[in-house]
Amino acid sequence: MKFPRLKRSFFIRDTLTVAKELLGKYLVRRIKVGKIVETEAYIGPGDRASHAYGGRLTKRNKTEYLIGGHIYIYLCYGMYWQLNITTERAGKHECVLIRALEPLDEKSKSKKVASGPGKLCKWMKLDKSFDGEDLTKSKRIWLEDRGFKLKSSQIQAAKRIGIDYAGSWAKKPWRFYLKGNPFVSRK
DNA sequence: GTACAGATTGAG
DNA sequence: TCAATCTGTACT
Repeated sequence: MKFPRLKRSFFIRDTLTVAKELLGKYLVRRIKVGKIVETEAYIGPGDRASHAYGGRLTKRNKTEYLIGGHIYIYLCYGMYWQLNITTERAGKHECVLIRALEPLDEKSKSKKVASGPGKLCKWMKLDKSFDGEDLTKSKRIWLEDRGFKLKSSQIQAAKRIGIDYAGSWAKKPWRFYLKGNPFVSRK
């Protein structure tokens, strides 16, 4: 492997820090690679927008409770998968939603195949079989640091998307993306 | 067991 | 603006 994989120590830090520093990192799915350009932080159990709000633990979200560096993936609206990466320590049920990737090859770029959480998973062929996958050990998928230098001035914070039901939590600026990047999701 | 809403998307 | 389509939650 040419580039260093992100280690456990990267993921077990504060969720907002991880959400920001994931920007510019590369998600590698065997031959497919994309640079992360948009993320959102979900911080249970206080966060009403989180599936772990109030300490809820269901068959669907149990992987969200794993130690940082694991995949929590779930089906939304019955058709679209949402890729999350757990953070912090086991039992902390906090995670980062990966919302958009910038593909490496020009053909995929022109189609914006990963500009949205549902599209991203469809492109990378991610589904339930990846639930609970360990990104620090898996041979199918992992995260790499390819030397992209992230400057704080490039990080744009904004309200999270699609969670208006969460009241004041919906206003938290916990969505982060690379300023001016054309591959962030619409809206 | 039934009803309903959701961390979305692409077509109209 | 709307429907597609499945899982968890709150009812009966």
